Amino acid sequence: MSRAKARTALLGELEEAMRRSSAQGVLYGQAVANVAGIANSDLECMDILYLEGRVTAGRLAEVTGLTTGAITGVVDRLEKAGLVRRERDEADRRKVYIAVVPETAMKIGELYVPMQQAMEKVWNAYSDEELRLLLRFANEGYKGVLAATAALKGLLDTPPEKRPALKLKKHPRQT
Amino acid sequence: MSRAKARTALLGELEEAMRRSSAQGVLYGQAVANVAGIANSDLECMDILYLEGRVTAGRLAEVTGLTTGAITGVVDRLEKAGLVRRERDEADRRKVYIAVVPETAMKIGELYVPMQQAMEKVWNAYSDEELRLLLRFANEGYKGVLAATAALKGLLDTPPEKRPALKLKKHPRQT
DNA sequence: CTAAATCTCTTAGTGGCTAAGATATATATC
DNA sequence: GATATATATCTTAGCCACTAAGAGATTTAG
Repeated sequence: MSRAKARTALLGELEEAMRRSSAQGVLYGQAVANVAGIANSDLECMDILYLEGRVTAGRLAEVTGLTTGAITGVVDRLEKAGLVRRERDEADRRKVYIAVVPETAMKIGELYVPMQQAMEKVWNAYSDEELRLLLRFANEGYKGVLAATAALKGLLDTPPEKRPALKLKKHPRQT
Repeated sequence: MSRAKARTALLGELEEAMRRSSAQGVLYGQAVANVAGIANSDLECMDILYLEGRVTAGRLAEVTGLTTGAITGVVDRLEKAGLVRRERDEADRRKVYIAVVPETAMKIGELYVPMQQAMEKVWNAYSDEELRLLLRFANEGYKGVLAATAALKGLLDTPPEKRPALKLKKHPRQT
């Protein structure tokens, strides 16, 4: 096999491996939401709140891609479950900040322990230098996905004949 | 900073970076489903069919975590859209195999072009050896998430006081 | 041959989502 | 300052995918 072909094969494997693990990650999230007894979007919002801290309802809508109406429902359920609190902004009284209630939100956090432990186990096998490579890749990958999302929306306005062609991979058929 | 602390910080960064990119990946998927005009689960099933080839309705339910009733609806919609075909197994006539229709499914595949291009661009900056490291990590990560999903379900039966404690990370607060 | 198991589909009911608009507050223009 | 427009959240009506339960069809076990 030529060097170029070897690399193509490597890239193919990599793509499939990342798709698989990413898909399984989604399933883990679904399991967490299921165990926690809240809807999937609710959990996603908790995640955003965990990452960004205190955010407005509007920003939750923006980040999740849901309508503001849907967010009202999400926050209603989370508030009733005692996981978050609504806090009106005194400076701009139209705004509502959503803040997690750490004591109760902690229980959600516990559900990520199995995941953290599994990842820790994986990471332990790597040197600092290798981890830095993974970090670099994760950051660049994030930017790439972000750009792809924007490009996808642009694709809607591009006439089909001008779109870059897709090379379909053959499927492994199971008998 | 001690070497141990530096590694802890590195792991924290890595976790956050992977969460971010994974979350953005989910959003990309939503955008694809949106542009394609099909439901999110429908797209997820197309993805599974792409990876596994021809699978039974039951396995789709198993892999997606949906009920078989829901899968009936998914396949109904996909079939009406001409993306898949139902094929009864002649050996075991209870089974229904779902097979993609390549000619039409190709149109869905096109929506992944922006993502593939973005990833290609990222990957181009890495040597074969580095890509092998990423591949190894992706595969180990997949196994880890798989194990974590199983462990999470086991957590349901574990009394709370026996569960491993969670170290909550402080949130960055935005004013 | 009968009973239990397996696989998919059907039905009724539930719940989160969107779209459109209402409400409240803030900002710009005259 | 009064009016108009913009912004941020909430409300409502209707839709559609999902679950739960069970029916129908086929296979396997005893």
